[in-house]
Amino acid sequence: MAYTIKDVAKRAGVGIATVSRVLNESPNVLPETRARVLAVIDELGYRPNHAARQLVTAKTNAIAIILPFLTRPFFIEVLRGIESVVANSEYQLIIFNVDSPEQRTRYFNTLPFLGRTDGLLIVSLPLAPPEIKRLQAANLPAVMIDTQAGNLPSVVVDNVGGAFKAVEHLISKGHQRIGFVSGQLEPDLGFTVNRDRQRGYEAALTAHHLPVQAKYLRAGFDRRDWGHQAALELLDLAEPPSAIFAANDDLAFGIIDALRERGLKAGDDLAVVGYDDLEMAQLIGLTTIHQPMEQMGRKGAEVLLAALNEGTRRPTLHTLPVNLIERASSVKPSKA
Amino acid sequence: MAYTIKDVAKRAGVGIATVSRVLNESPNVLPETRARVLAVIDELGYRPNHAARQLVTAKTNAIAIILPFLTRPFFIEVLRGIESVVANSEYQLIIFNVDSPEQRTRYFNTLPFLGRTDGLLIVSLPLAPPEIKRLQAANLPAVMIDTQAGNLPSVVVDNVGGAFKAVEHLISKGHQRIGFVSGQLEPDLGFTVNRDRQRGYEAALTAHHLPVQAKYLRAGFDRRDWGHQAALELLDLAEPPSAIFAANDDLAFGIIDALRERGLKAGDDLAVVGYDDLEMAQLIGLTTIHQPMEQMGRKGAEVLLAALNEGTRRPTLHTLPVNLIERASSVKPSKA
DNA sequence: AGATGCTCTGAAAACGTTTCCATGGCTCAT
DNA sequence: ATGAGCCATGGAAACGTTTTCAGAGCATCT
Repeated sequence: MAYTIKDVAKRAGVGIATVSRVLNESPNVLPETRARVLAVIDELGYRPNHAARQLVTAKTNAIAIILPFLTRPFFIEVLRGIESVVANSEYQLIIFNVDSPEQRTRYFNTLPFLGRTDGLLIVSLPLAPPEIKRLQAANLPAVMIDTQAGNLPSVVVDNVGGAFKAVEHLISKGHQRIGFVSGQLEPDLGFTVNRDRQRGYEAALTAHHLPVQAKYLRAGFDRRDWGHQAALELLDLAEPPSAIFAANDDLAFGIIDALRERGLKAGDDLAVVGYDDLEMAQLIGLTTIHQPMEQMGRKGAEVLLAALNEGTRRPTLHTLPVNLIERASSVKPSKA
Repeated sequence: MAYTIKDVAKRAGVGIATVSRVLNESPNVLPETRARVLAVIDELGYRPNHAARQLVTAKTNAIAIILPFLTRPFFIEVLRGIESVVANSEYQLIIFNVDSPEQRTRYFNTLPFLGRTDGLLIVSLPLAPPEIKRLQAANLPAVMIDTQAGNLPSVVVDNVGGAFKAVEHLISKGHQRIGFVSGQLEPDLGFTVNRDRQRGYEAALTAHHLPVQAKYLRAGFDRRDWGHQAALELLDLAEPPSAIFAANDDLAFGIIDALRERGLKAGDDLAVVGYDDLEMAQLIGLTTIHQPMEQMGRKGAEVLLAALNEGTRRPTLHTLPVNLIERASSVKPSKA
């Protein structure tokens, strides 16, 4: 068996309380005594038992992160940001991946992290009111990333502002008729991205004294084939748009596909701007809005650590800025 | 404060030992008593204190995974495989990312997971003999994935054989001048992938009586832009290669980028074969070596769980096969 | 009828820490 | 010189479980 604090105490000729004091860097211990104890600790290779410490301090030194779709780049980047912050703290990171609604329900019902972690980071998953309640009842500090719930602290990106930038960029290129293709505006799970981005789209048009025209709005599904279909619909209008802003890159890919099918080229014949800046966007040359994914993770982790260390528990909302990455799909000015 | 086992016992009118027996599904408890206890547990919402349980059982129900470069698709896929297995077990997953040699040294010196986890999964990181020794001294079951050390159980893929297959494929298409672009051959962290794949490359050439020419070898960094640069260098040779084998897909993407820049097309003008079979490879039509990344993770996790549950501790070596996925980037036979 | 053995149960010990409290020695001001 | 106060220290309680041990109740066998 491993050595215990008693072994150290006996060998150093002190009481266990003194060893504990040395371990916890209490000021009230004679330098000479401290040195003796440290020497024995080193000699024995003693390591404090974590469970025992946890039992009495009621602190686990671990935080859990719950995220969906561990495989998608967005979440990876967020995870990376979180990890980079947590690695430099005294905390360890326990990871829970949620890929199915059943898993999700199971996690939030059983709260398997309860008592195993000091804090919680929830990425992207919207929470239902009873779940929020249960979480708060458990009195577990939690920070939401890329999602909001109740009055829990959140780190989000400025979807409205991002969409605004995207559309303003198109306007600056001389476009007057700008289509908007998005997924569901009121999805079951309560995501508000599409609605927010539409608001940014409308705000940009209005700010530049352009009309918001219903015929240019295409809200459907968050799938590439919807982008495809919506693009065809827009092209078939009597007065088709000269540019399309897609609420996410995947939709934009569908749009570009549709253009190609008609013998048109994104950038040359019709400007396209996406949102997300997926890896593929760079390869395809899609102008898009880049989200500071890693930074979101970092910020979320920092907020949580602050809450844990300083007891800062006031609900806060951190909105991170996004920026436009200009690529070939929107480089040419409008001919109109 | 949360309820304890005592509260449950008192309320159910039994001793704490009986509650514990119910909790641990001991057979020797009257169905009637069990029901009463369970009712109280449910009513109070009692949850056993984890630390206390850990203290007495000396079991943490957690396993740690140590991996480098959390951001790279390869490791993500492995992580995903691991997670999928661990999520269905009673274990939780603690994650340690190692990006720098200093971090690595620190981790393996302090073994911060000691006493916090029941087992260890080490991905890709090669271990030095003293580190192996320290690990074994700690008596912590460990499984290596994509790396080998001492006589610890390992799950690896056949990198030499995979590279051999890739190059042989190009040779079968009639290519004689085949470039090789890779990352560092002797990287800080001690990976051997690039070296192994180069060995496979050379072996294939030699087996088919083709010369290994230094001018066609480009070892640099494990980054896409290096693939880009290396491709340009190869194209600028007096006698450029007609095919390039990239040590990983990311490098291959860089190569394809470079070709496009020159107005060339992978597959038509120059054959390209990658390694990894990332999701993007399919989209882009890159011929590549498919590594069962997720499967590696799964297998590694399974081996570890088996070791933990059944005490299977014999050193084993699982070598997973790789196979070539032929796509557009290498479909045309060499014109030469 | 008594011994034996089985099933269910509770008291208490044990796990390895932190922390509270008491104590003894020392310094310092009076 | 003596009491007040501070510092370093050790003993012991406490944290919330699991597990050991002993015992009570009861059926079965001789």
